[in-house]
Parts: sequence; C-alpha cells; structure tokens
Amino acid sequence: MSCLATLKENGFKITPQRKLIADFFHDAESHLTAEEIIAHVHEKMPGVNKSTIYRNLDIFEHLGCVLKSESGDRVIYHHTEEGHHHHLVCVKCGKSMDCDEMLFRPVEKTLRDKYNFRVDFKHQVISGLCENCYKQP
Amino acid sequence: MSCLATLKENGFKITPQRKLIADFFHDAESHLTAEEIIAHVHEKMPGVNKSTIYRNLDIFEHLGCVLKSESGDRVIYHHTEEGHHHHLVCVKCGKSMDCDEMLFRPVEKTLRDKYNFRVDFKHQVISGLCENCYKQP
DNA sequence: TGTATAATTGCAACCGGGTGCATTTACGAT
DNA sequence: ATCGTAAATGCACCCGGTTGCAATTATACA
Repeated sequence: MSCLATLKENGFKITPQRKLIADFFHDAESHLTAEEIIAHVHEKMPGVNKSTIYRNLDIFEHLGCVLKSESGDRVIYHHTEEGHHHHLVCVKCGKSMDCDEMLFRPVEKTLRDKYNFRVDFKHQVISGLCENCYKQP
Repeated sequence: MSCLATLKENGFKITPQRKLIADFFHDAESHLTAEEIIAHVHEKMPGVNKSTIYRNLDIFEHLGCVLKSESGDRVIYHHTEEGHHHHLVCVKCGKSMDCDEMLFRPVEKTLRDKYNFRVDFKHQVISGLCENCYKQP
C-alpha cells in the first residue's frame, strides 16, 4: 500500500514535503541514506528543514512504511515493500549487497538456549570485505 | 603491557590527561562508555577538553590498548587485556552481560561460503531482551 | 638546569541528528 | 468557498562526537 495512503488512514496530513519523501522511496530501487533523502528533497523543494525530514522519516518508520537500520555511523532507510534482508557493505569499495534474512537464525538460537537472551536480528548492516577487495590487498 | 608504556614505546608523550584515562581503564572491571570516561577525567581534572579525551581514546584504540565497539547509538570502550567477547545489552533494563567470542562463527562461514563476503565479528554489542524482561511484559 | 621543538592541548567551530515552541497550513465542517 | 483547528513546518537551539588551528607543554639534548 502507498505510504501516502497509510499516512491518511492514520490521520496524518498529506503535505508536499511528505509527498516528496514518499515518492522518493517508491522510485528507489534499493535502500536510501538520510543524506540522499535530504539532498533529493532540497533539490525539488529548497528550504525544507532537515528536522521536517527526520520527523517524517520517523513517522514513516512507526507506520511500518519504512525501516531504519543502523550500524556504527551507517544509517540506512528502506521501503518495506522491498522485503526483508540484511546488508553487506564493503568497507573498502563501499559496494553493498543484500543477503538472506535467515542469516542470524543460528545465532538467535544460541543466544536463546545458552544465554536466555532474546534477539531478533533485522536489517542488519554488516561491514566486511567483498570478494574483489579481499583478493586485492 | 601498560597502556602508558605502549604510548612511550610508540613515541607518544605521557601527559596527565593520558595517565587519567589509562589508569581508569586499568582499574575498570568491565567496559566503559565515553560518558563514564569523560566524567571520570573531569572529576579528577576539571577543564580537560572532550576533544582531548576522544583523541586519546582513538590513539589507545590504534595502539591496540583499547577496543571500541558500536551498535546504533551505543559506544563501548574496552581494555584489551580483558579478552575478547561480545556484549548482550537488554533494551529494557539496560543490564549487560558478556558472551562467547565464537558466537558468530556460523554466520561468518555462511557469508564466506555463500556470498564471498569476509567479516570478522568482534566485540559486537547486541541489543535484545534478558530473561526477566522477556517474561515480564 | 635550561632550551628548542615537535607533540599535545584547549578552543571554537562544525557535523548529523534531534527537540521545544511559535507560525503556518491541510482539511473537515459549515 | 470560508473558516476553525489540530497538525505540520521552520526556526533556533541542543547533543555527542570530530576537526583545524593557535597556545602550551613534555621531552631529548646541550
């Protein structure tokens, strides 16, 4: 369902700023960084305040339209229609690829069984080395 | 080996600010947050600038005396002599416990085999629910 | 012990992200 | 079409962490 429809359903108003953000997520093939979103909005509508953008990203997140993942200094936003998965980001070349959401199931099980600790790993951003960068020292 | 000795060996100067930080790590039983370190230094020597502290934490990290782990907004510093392990932090009560460093081995193997992606999970800070908080809704 | 000098500190400013509050705006009722 | 009002925006400022630069200080050497 469209992000804008979800906003309306939940009693939020449709503003031009929100339209810009929602459209950008619908057009995006993959995840977006806060920087990219702010740049896009400013391009189409200069003068929009960053706090407006961050507040609306939070709203979209709470409505379940968008997912926010963070790892260290990386923050990534996702349109939820993309499905669930983790992100492998190469620390050398910056290339990013998606990976199966089941990846951490064995770890979750170990933590539950051995440590009585419950974790649900979702949209993890994992930093490492891709094949090319690993080969080339 | 002492952090101060390591500093000296690598051509760094021994300053009172560095002594305070190093001593605090030696006395600490477990990991420390930036907040705790800054508070301790200010208590013993008011007026020390935060940038001095952050810069020195970076130096200790690069010299291998201290390890920095982050996950989202949590940042944790460790004296390396403590040994290696991950941290389970309860999002409800804030309680923190250590867990075995082998935890992510199966994930590392999967990433290497299926995705040709190399990761070395070290000192991860894992947010979840401890037993008590899980039982009490 | 005194001095030269490179490293270190403190400062002030910056960065991404977040918040309280006054002004503006979307939109349901009329 | 107008209006009233609650919600959204822009603004100004806060926060933890980082950086460039001028002033200070630890240390090697005389």
